[in-house]
Amino acid sequence: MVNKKDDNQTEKAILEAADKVFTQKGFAAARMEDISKEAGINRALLHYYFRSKDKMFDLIFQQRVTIFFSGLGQIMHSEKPLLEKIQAIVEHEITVLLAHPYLPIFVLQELNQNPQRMLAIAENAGAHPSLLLKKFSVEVRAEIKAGTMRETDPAQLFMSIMGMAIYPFVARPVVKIILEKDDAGFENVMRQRKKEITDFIIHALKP
Amino acid sequence: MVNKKDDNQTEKAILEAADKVFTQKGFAAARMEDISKEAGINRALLHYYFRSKDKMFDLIFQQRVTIFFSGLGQIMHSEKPLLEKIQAIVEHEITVLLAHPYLPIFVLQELNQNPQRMLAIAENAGAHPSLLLKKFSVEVRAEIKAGTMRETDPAQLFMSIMGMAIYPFVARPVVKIILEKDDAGFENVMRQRKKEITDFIIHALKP
DNA sequence: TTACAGTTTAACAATTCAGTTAAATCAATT
DNA sequence: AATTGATTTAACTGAATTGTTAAACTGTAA
Repeated sequence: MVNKKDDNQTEKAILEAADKVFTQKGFAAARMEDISKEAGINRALLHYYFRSKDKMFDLIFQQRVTIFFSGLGQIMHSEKPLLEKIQAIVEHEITVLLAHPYLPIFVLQELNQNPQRMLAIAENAGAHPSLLLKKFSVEVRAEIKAGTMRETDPAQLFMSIMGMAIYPFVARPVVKIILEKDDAGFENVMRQRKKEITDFIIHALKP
Repeated sequence: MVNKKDDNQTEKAILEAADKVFTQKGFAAARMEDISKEAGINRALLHYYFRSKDKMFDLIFQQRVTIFFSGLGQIMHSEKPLLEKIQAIVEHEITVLLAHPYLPIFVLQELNQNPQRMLAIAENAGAHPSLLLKKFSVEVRAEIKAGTMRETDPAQLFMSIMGMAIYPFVARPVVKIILEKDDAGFENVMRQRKKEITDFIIHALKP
């Protein structure tokens, strides 16, 4: 049953390669040849493991979306106080995106071309995405009523948090040029950004 | 010289169609057939007007990037007081993106795949994009020194402004699902968002 | 040694797509 | 009526790409 490269090592290599190529180029521009080269094998073996380009893509895309959203869901449903929760969200997003720089542009581009995919994945995940916001909204309104937070629309706040954290990665090439940074410099700025965003939000929400 | 459809009407129709198709699908997934159908003509005429897909794309892309960045540049270099300038930026971005919803994801996706395009376009525009930030930084630091603004890194602030304004459009399908809105609802939320973001920033920057 | 799953090679079929071309048609101008 | 430029039709070429297949090879396990 087992071969020289033990067990599912090849499968793993293929998945990693597919991930890299799909994520960088998007579905339409990705070539099976690119993936096989990246994995260090030949095209025939690609189809031996995964029947078609579409099947491979579905696998990868599902995984990527999960990375992009699942951690967020856990934090959002946790029992931390609101400001700590916001801080956790920001740190989580930036940490994930430092490790997966092309993730958001890939996921969002493919979702834009095929929005109903989002619903399919959401159902698959068991919970409707709007629940994410429900609990958050309750908590925000509680703080406002308690006078510990300035009057703010929870949905707008949520978009602001996500935008501040995620957008620089989506606009990475533009940011690098405007800030005159290389990759290392960009990543430094993003690490500082964790604290920067949190402070920014805390001050913005002060009553 | 002139034909039934007077003058350059067809050329305009083609450019509009190309814009729509390229912007929605991206270069790799766009088909010349799609563009010709969208323009209400046939493929042969497409090549009669614009020699190749690449040439058409370059034209469109240049135009789109210009829409995306040029207005911003004007505002950034204007002589408004800083807070008014920030407000103008937010309102400008959201207004433009309400009219061109797919613009940012398209531009950013293509830039990610081909970052050196950014430099070419920047040179073509005559000014280095980092100049955008230079004047802004000076103004921010002046306010901080004058005690009218909380200590903040100008680059980080700039990214926050852009992120809050642009990101919801990039993540549009996700936002629509989380907020449970249709297109009209989404656009309403974005119109409200102009004021929301400005208020948010003003409070965040209070000393 | 044999058997077997993983892997390579190389060739192939089918499809899609960009781009070209020649001929016919159409509508406005002269 | 004749000319001219825009447009369509339809067929074609050539290249790229996905997917398939048969045969050979390789290393491990029984």
